[in-house]
This record gives sequence, structure tokens and C-alpha cells, in this order.
Amino acid sequence: MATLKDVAALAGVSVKTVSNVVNGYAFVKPENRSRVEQALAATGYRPNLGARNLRRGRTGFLALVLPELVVPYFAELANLVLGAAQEHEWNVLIEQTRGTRDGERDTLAALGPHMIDAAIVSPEALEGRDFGELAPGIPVVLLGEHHVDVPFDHVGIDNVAAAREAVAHLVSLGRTRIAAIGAHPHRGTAAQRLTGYRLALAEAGLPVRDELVATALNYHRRDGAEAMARLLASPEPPDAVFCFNDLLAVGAVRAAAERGVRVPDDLAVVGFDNTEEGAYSLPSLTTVAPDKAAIAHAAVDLLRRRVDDTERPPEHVRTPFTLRVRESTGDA
Amino acid sequence: MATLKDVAALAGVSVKTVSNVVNGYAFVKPENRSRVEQALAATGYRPNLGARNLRRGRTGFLALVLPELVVPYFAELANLVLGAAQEHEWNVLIEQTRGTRDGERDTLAALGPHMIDAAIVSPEALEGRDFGELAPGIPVVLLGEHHVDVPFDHVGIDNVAAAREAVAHLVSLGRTRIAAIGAHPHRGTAAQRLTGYRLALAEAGLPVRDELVATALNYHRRDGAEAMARLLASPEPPDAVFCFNDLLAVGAVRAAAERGVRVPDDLAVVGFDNTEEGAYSLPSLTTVAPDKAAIAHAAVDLLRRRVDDTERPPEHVRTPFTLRVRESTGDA
DNA sequence: ATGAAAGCGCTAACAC
DNA sequence: GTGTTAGCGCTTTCAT
Repeated sequence: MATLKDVAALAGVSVKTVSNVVNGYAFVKPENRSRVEQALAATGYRPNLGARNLRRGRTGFLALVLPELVVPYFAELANLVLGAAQEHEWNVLIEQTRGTRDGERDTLAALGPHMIDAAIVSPEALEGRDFGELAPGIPVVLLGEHHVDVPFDHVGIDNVAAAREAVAHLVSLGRTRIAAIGAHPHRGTAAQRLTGYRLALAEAGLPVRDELVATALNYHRRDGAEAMARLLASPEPPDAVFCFNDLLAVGAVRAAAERGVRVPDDLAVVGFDNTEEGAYSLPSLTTVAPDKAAIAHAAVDLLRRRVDDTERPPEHVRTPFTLRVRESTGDA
Repeated sequence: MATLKDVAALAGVSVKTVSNVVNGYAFVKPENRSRVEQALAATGYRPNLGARNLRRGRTGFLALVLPELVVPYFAELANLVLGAAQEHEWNVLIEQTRGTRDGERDTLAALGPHMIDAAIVSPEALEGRDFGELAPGIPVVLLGEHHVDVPFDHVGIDNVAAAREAVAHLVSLGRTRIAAIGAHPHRGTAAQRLTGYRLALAEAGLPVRDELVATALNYHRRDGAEAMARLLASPEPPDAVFCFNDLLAVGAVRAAAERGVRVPDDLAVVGFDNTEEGAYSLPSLTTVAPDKAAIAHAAVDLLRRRVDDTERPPEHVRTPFTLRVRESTGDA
């Protein structure tokens, strides 16, 4: 693999001149420029990014730290972050934490100090104080909700309002025994969505019954199916359910079908995330649709500005959402 | 950010000693070791991986080059590769090419020479000769089928046999007008699966009708739905369909349902990939299940051995598959 | 406009 | 066992 020095020798100039050409510096004597370009082509020179980074002090890498890639919401988000980062000439390092605190810690600890310029983190288990020690000095933007007041930029939708709207929709259908699936002891977003759920019930004058709120420690299809099965087995089963993500909703629909419960006739189902899977499922899912592209762009833009100015006070960006009504709540 | 030199100064030893401690070298005087460890803790020292890599000549990074993360098969595979790579202390750089030849080229050209030790590539548009110029010298393992005979390691299932078994299953159900969705002008795997499809029909004494073979330029749900809609609109619609991936199958099922065609009664559907989505859809999908964990492990292992010995002749690993029969072909 | 040379942080060969 | 030092490939003063 040819180095700058090799190219310089071949072109009969100094490394400085080659470096100037490679980096698009304007003032190079035309003759030298063309000789360098020839030498570049002849050697098939490729800059060693590691060496360049070492010298420049930045890496051109952005970490995207997510719980799980197999959750479609995160795959879709990753896709959008990749696009947004490209506009800023950032490469994205996708890291998976499996939703564990250790996974989140280790990832940041390993990459934080020197391999990445900044990080977008969708925390699931990490707490506020954890962040201080990790990745010291590197800009971090947090996705989703978090209980603690950490000094980082943050982007997310108004989960309380979103959940409230979703449940209000169920209420407007005349449903009275509305369940929720996805309560979680530590997840900030789960707490917010539960709050929205309760708010909507209260506004409708409906009682909030604990036995209608199902906890889900993971947000996979299986967890939705299991929770739904339990709810349906109860003496007074629900006539509607609000699931905290589309995967849970898909599982819930499946569990209902297996028990001969018809969706939406016997049970109306609302999901969250607006994944493509939900648009094609049978019945298609009514769901809260966060503007994922807006989230991805906001996160990357925030990071870009943060890199340029470390001292700015933390910013909190609220991205929009809409409720997409589909077959699972009785659309024709 | 503290450097090795800072730590050495604080501990009152040389950088060599600190480096020895950091890298777990055994022969360090206990007293020095403890002093270094203290200094390490006090400064919060983190090695600069870029600098280390520059010196060592390797990076500890593995590239996983895939068409699209939003295709569940690839997300699931990425997840497994991440796990397999961890066992070899490799970090994985997930790169998305969007299935374009330029995307595949650019990715390898940018990262190839210096940022990664090796790459796992699932090519969709790249041709054999492209690889020579790219990532010269870095080990590459190819996933899936490819027409051209390139000098790289390769892992994949026997797509002809898999498709044949899937279609034979449809034949065994008594279906006679068996369609295929997913033909593609350039994709190697598509060609293989089409061959298997034709083979199975021929073996059953069934005619191969061109009008029952639908091309899909992408393998998304939408493409499956569109292809199915066309097939169902024909004068003699199929009574079964073999889709080249689960996403196409999901789309096909949806299109059928929208036209009042019952699955599996009127139309039996088989997918490919055994994604979790297919296991929960209504009806659940019969599908070809490649052993994805085996693929991920084989790919990483191949790379490990290739890094140690560049001269070995290219190896081709065939991983197993099974047919998972579910509701979409009439399971009870 | 270009060359010479220092140095980013680290590892490893070589001394002691 | 540990210190000294060269050098990985690059960018960037500082001269000229």
C-alpha cells in the first residue's frame, strides 16, 4: 500500500505538495499538480485514515448506540441516521447494547475517548450519572425520554401527548376496557406513555385499572403475545389495547387471533412507531407515527453544532408525530 | 485526555512500563505495577486506539457490508455477526450499500485499505472483477450466491436445493399453478432460486409458465404486493406462490387478502429467510430457514483464518437450511 | 508555492 | 525488568 512518501518520491516533489493535492489545497503549481495526480493514479494511493485522524485529532466517525437492530424501529432509524450523517461527511459506527446497562457503558467506554467524534445514544438502562464518566468530552445526543436531568442534547417526541392521543382514539371508538402493554420499571419512554394512557382514561371518565396494565420487559413480538394472552384470560378481558410499540402490537394481534378474538371487532389495537411491518400486517396497525427522519436529522444537526461549540447549553428538540389510523381500530 | 506519557510521569516510570501494564505483559515488578495502576486510575487513562492501530498495522475492525438494514434478514444477520465477531475481539462496522454497485464500491474503497482488517460482503450488484481493485489485500468473505468465479472465501446455503424443496412442498399439497415472485436480472441468489423452482416443477411434471414468474427489482413488502396483484389479475391466477424472501411473501399475503383471496385455501404461500416477522404474521409463513447463526460464524471464522494465512485457496462453505411449514401452506 | 521537520500516541526493538 | 528511541502515515508550522 503506497504512502504519501512513495507518491512524493515518484512525482519528484515533497510530501507537503502531495498532501496539498490530496486535500484539495488550491495553490499548487499546475505542473506539479499533474505530476502528483499521475503518481497518485499510478500507485493507487489511498490515505491512511488512522494516521490522518491521529494527526487531526478527530476521526470522522459517529457512533449510533442502539439497543437492538432487530427491532424494526431502530433499523429504520439507523437507516435515516446513516443518510443524515452522510451529509456531514460522517461515517456511522452502529453499536448494539442489547438494552443492558453494561452494554451501553462498555460501548461508550471503548469507543468514546478516541474512536468517535460524537455519539447518538438511545439509552434504555443507562442513568444520568453514568454518562459523566463515559466518553468524557465527546458530544452526546440522547434519543427518547429520560428521567434524569443530564447535561446533554436531547431529541424525541412528546410521548405523553402521543400516548394520550392514541388512547383518546380508542375511547372515541366507544371502547371502555382499554388495556396497555409495555409498562417497564426503568424505561423513561415507557413511563411517559403510561402517563399519557392514564391521562386519556381520566379525561374520558374511565377508571384506570391496574389489571389492565401489562408490563413487558422486552418489546418483542413474543412479549406482546404473552401479555395479550394473560389479559385475554382474565375474567373481564379488554376491548382495546394500546401497545407501546408495533412489535408488541403484532404479538398482541397474533395472540388474539389464536384465541378467536377478532381484531378490531372484539379488540381494537394501537401500536407505536409506525414500522412498515405494521402497515402490511393483517389487519394493518393503527399506530403512533413519530417523524423518524426529523429525529435523525435533528440528532445529527445537534451534534454538528455541538462539535463546533461545546459550551452551548443543552438543547431539547421536540419532533412531531401523527396518529395513523388503520384497520386494527376499525377503519373500513 | 491523558496519554501514556502522562501516566508514566505520574507513576515515575517509563512509558514502556506503562505500556506493559496496559497490555497485560506479565513481567513487571509488583511495586511498579501497582504504582502504574494507581496512575492509570487517577488519570482515567484510555488508550488511543487510532494510535495503537497505526503502530500495529491492524485496526480491530471488521466491515459488514449489507444492502439494507431495514430488511429483517439482514438485521438478524448483522446481530449474529456482531456476536460472532465479539468472540474474536473484532468490532463490527456495519455499512449499508442500498444494493447499488456504487454503494458497494464506495464503501470498500473508503474503508478497505486502512480502516478495517477484513470484510464480510453481501453483494447485490458488484461483479467479480470489481473486487480486485477494491480493498486490495484485505480478506473478504462473500455471502450468498454469485455468478462469477472470484478468488474469495464464500459462505451460503444451497439455494437451488432450498428453492426446490420449497416448491416440492407446494406440489405435495396438490397445487398445480405455482407462481414465483422475485426473479431478478443480476442477483445470483435469485437465479439460483429460480433454477430450483423450475427443477421442482419439472420433477412434478408441471409446466413452467413464464406468466407465473414475477420479477421483483427490490425485495420489499411493497414489491411482493404489487407482483401478487398482477398475478391475481391474470386470467388463470396461481393457486400457490413461492416468494424469494419473507418480505415479498408478506406483501403477497396482504395483496391476496385485499382481493378476498384466502391464504392458504385459495393460495398457498412460501417465503424465504425465516424472519421473525413471518412467524407472527397472520397466517404465519411457511418459509425456508437458513441457519443464520451458522452463516455468521462461518464467515467470521473464515476471516480469522484468512487473516492468519493469506495464501490459502478460497474456501466455499455450505451452511444448512430447513423448510419451516406453517399456516400459509395449510398447517392446521 | 514548496520543502524540511516536528509530532499526534502508541508499540517494539534494542540497550542496559 | 525497565528505559530509550525509532517510526507507523499523516498534517502542519516554519522557513525559504
